Amino acid sequence: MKGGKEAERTKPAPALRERAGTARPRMADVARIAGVSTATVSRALRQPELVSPQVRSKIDAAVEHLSYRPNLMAGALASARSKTIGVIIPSMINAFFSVTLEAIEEGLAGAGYQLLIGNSHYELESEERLIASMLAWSPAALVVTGCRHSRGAMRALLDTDVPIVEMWELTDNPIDTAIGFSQRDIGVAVARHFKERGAKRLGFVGAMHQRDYRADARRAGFFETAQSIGYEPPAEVQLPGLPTSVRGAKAFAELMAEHSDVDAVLCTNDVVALGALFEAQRLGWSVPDRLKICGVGDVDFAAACEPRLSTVSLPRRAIGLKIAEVLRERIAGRLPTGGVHDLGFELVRRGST
Amino acid sequence: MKGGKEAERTKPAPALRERAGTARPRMADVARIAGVSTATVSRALRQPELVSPQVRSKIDAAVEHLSYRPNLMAGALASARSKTIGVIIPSMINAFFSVTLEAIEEGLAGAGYQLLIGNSHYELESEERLIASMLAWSPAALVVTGCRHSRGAMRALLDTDVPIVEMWELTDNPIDTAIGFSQRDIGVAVARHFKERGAKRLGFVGAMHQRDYRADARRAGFFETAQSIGYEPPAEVQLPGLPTSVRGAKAFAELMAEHSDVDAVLCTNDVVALGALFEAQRLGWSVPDRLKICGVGDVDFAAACEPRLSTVSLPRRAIGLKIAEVLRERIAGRLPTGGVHDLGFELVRRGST
DNA sequence: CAAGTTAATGTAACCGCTATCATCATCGGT
DNA sequence: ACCGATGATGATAGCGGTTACATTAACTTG
Repeated sequence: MKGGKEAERTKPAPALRERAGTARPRMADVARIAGVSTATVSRALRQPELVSPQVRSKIDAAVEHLSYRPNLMAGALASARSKTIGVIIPSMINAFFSVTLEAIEEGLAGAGYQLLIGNSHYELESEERLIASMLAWSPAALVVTGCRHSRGAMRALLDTDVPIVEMWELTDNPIDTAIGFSQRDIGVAVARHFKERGAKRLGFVGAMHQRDYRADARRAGFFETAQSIGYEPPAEVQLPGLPTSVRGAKAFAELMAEHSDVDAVLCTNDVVALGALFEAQRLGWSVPDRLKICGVGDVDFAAACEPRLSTVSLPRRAIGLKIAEVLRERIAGRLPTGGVHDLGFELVRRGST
Repeated sequence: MKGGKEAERTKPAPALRERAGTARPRMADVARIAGVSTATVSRALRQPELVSPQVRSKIDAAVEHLSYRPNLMAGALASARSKTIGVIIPSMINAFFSVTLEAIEEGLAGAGYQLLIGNSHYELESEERLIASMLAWSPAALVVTGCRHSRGAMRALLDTDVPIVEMWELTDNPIDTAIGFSQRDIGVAVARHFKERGAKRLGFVGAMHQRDYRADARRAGFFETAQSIGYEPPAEVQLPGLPTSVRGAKAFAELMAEHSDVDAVLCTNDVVALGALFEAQRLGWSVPDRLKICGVGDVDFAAACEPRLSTVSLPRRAIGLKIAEVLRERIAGRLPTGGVHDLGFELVRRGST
């Protein structure tokens, strides 16, 4: 309340406008003007087919006239369900999840749903907290990333009757619905691809070994398959912290310094692979002749770089669209039970291998 | 209700668990167990200092015992304010906004706020719709991208007493608080930088001319400054659709095909610049000797590529942190009025210029 | 020690909408 | 003409908190 030079502000401080503005119209106002009860207005808004056309149009007119917007919190409280979709992702920066998020939004925002977004930072405890606070909003559905959860999180997810979707991974035992692809099989596919291309010695650049267990599943698939098809265990470097191109370049340089016989490297994702590609260029390893590099993700620049980056295309967008589809069905009451949807992935063979 | 093979599902369909589970505890339950009134419980939870230590600990114990979680919707309805921050961004995929989002989240999620996120797809009408639906949640604050809004959006923003933050841009006339930097000055700075480096003829690769008016402001600064310091108007290509590396490469190739005298190109962002860089490599234009390339954004790979990309570092994270800071003050009731915060940008001179 | 504060708690009226149940025409069938 | 359906609408009790106001106890202060 330092008052004083308010005048220049475009928008007066709350206190000043308190008495000025007319309050937001309530449903009761609409009802009064339309000459019906609030119950009818409520019906007209959510299940128009239950209201006669004449009454409906009177109500529409009143809504229009007052520019009435329902108070969502009141509705949510009364119906014990909010027009909200909770989504928990492990990182907001990772372009993978952003695309999925955007697709979910596209598929659901049109239906009037709001996305409530939480960032777990790849931490299970953090996820547990987020799940708890999101469930406190009684969302229409909750989408979590991955199928691995803390005990508390698991309990909360099983205990609620909010539809749950686990994404970006598969499991034999979904809480409700799982939509994703096999992370492990990616590693398998790349190992075989390297074999096909005649690589003699494999390498791997990973990141966040301990925290991103999905990336770890890819690694496991790669290592196991490598051995089963006759390679010795791949040479490996792990990035400290989040995967970035700069770190990728550095880690790649270390890997090659220690294991100069490596002639095919799988990078945990395309950003890291890009760093490796540039570093290879600087160090004079010719790609793909002397050295093959493969990424994961098929992000935009993978098709633009030189040589073009071989990578694994993930169904980032398809996951989001499928989630929206399933959720629409689920919320509408059809499709009472969940299931597992494997959306697959695709190895994209380009110039770098 | 197709019933039948439910047995294998981990989580029974809603209908089945209806009568089973005990209902979630309500505040009244906590009050009863602690032997106080709900008013006291409410106080203990939101303003603990108003409750005596003894009572407080009894309440804490009851909360713990029941593992009570307040129903946020009820609280929001009663107090006409929800622990929610609405954020509207023009694109979820753009890494710039993701970083800002993450910073906002870091700064506020700890305080128990949930982020409600909307994607305007660079459309003002879409933004207007989102503003309306977000305000229906009575968020604790609303963050929008940019200072340009449709008439309806403007009215809604001025009309509400929810604190508003406009980000990623500056204005003389903020609705409430603006936190960002001058987009126009970026174009100015790069034009001067090219001059400094001895460029003779400038080029520009843009995108979404019509929709992304912030990018357009950068362009305007670049063009005007170019002319005022003695260049002829820069040669220009506009990408069709969203800026990607692939399109950037293509557009760059076109630009150079038509204007082979160009020796310094500003790309609307780093992703596009990366595409251009690769294309230059393919076409045999040596960077930076024959051709200089500058991006905008300073995304991770800009420091990793070869040559390293000169670019403009934007305060992506700082914007988010500042927003969180201002909002915390604002919501706490201190700092009743808004203001404009210029967080600046930095021209990062690297190998590509 | 009476009167005025201050601190701690209780009472109860909302917040604005949803959903259940009751009401009341209207209508086809017999 | 009577009766049970059927359809449209109204009355109203919550949903689960918050908060203004009332109440009571403890504490100053002259």
